[in-house]
Amino acid sequence: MSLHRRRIRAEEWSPVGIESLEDNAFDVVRSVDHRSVIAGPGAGKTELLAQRAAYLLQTGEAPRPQRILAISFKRDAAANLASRVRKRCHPRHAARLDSMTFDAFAKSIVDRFGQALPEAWRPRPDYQIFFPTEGQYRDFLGSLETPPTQIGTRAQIMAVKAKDFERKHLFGAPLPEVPQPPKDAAQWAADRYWRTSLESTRDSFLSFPMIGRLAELVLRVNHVARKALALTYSHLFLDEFQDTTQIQYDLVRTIFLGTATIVTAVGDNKQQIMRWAMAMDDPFGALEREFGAKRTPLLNNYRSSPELVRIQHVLAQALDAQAVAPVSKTQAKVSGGSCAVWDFSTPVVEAQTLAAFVVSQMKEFSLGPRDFVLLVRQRAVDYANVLAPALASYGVQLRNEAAAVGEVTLQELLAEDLSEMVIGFIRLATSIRAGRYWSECQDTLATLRGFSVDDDASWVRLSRELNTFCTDFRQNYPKPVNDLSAASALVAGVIGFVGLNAILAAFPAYRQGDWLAKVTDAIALHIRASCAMASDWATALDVYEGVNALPLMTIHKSKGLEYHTVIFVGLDDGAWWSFSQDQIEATAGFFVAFTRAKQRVLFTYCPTRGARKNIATLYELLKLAGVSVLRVG
DNA sequence: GTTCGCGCCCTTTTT
DNA sequence: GGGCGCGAAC
Repeated sequence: MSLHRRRIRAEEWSPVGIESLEDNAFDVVRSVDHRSVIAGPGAGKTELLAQRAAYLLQTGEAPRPQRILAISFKRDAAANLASRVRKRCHPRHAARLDSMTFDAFAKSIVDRFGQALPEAWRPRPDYQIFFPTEGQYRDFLGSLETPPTQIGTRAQIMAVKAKDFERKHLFGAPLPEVPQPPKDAAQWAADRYWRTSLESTRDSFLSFPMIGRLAELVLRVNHVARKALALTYSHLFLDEFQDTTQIQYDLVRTIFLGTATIVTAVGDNKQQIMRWAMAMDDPFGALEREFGAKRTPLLNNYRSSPELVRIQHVLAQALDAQAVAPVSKTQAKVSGGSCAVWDFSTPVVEAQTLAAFVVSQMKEFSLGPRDFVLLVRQRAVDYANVLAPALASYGVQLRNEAAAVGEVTLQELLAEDLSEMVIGFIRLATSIRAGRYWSECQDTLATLRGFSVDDDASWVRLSRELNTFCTDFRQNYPKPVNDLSAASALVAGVIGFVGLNAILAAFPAYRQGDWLAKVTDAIALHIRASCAMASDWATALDVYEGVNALPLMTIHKSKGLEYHTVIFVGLDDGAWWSFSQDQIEATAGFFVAFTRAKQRVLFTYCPTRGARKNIATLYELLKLAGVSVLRVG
């Protein structure tokens, strides 16, 4: 189907760019009521939303000038949905989808309407963003003076746990229009926290949970703004809905409950692994009760082989007795068992065996290192220290996604716009056939400097500038750099060429605090480290981006990703110490890890890291599914 | 200097 | 649950 600009009749519309949708998915795509879509791993949740957007935009079900608002948690998820819709729709249609994160949405509300907040809640217009840690909450509580005697004592304040302070006292309920006199010591402390943040003599400092609460309040009191938003958006998509916090849910409810906006929430209650970070207990239940959303399950699994889907269902039933068995839509491609537990005597033997296994599998099935993932429960660096040397001895580079690069993690660094831009310009300057990078860099520059497609003179000038940049770069850095100061100078050179002000204007995050400095330093550090492992620029940049490295990460970081083979290292009581504290959430983590795999899942166990007594139920589930435990080394 | 006991941290996104 | 840092006690 071509990217129509003209309207298609609803009954003539068919899915764009994919063969078919399962019946329930097609039903959701065309639905005219609120839906809560419970969809297991690999069911195509993002694709469903992309198809629904295409349907609504192309058939005029979401008529101009109305728009679709799609809210995700992570930036990459928001960007991913937007790009899928752009691929499937005419640009005029795709432009009517606003795909953003919850935090970006809340911030946009505070930035537009925040000055209309009741005076007691009004932040300064130039407020700064900050990211509070538990330690900072503790420090704040410790720094408070003694509360008035009729309210409480200092000892009562010191007894408040940082997590409870955040969860219950600061953000537990929507803000009252008029601040209420505190009734106990914890409430008094929370009130002081809000006052300090809003009224500090120089700047306001707001965290995203604060921004979420303020956004809800301003729309609750400002009927005109609220109505305008509800009228703007004929449809609302909520992605990864199982992770919704009360703050986010309250904001959505205040704006959209009782309006004509149709809500489609998509997620998987069996993958709820963020409850400890303020996710609601049962957001789907709330949506169904309050909005009257109709529950619609998706039943296909487009990711995993039939054998893995069968085992997944055994795990799923432990999390949700009502879970319906999904149908695998892919085929098994590996020989031997799809799943096993491998027992080892020591972590060193384990590392050697895994390295040899990965290398032999890459050969047998023509796979690359990125088709595998090493998953751990926590403290990835401890595992990396043992695994990296073993893999290196087989010529495989390990890439610890959580590794610190200066003050950011590798994963954060590679997702940063600035990092992507710097690497793009180096690739342009140092590639022999640079065609692809040429147009990418040209587009980046044109967007940053804000000139239009038909401004020919500017484009000509820009091409000349780019040429000069490349010539200079090749002269200054003919080979990968070999010290940190050269790497720093190189990064500064690229930023200078692009224009610092243009970067600051385009990416507001770099205007806040010292984030720009941290990212800039990290880029230089990582360029330096990558160059040390390469003799030419192309290889150095591949090392930088880790294109030929085997990823190692925690379960949490792996959510939403998929791999041919998942190797979970450390199925033991040590790594799963929190298992007995919240069995459901821990089992959900186990489920997330398992369901990343398309073809094979291996678990490893080593007695030096702990017993398997507390997590016996996990082993029983595997046994129930027919997975065997093998003594390997 | 060393040893002991206590408290803290593990799993995270977001402009 | 286990490892680590920190301060007190020896």
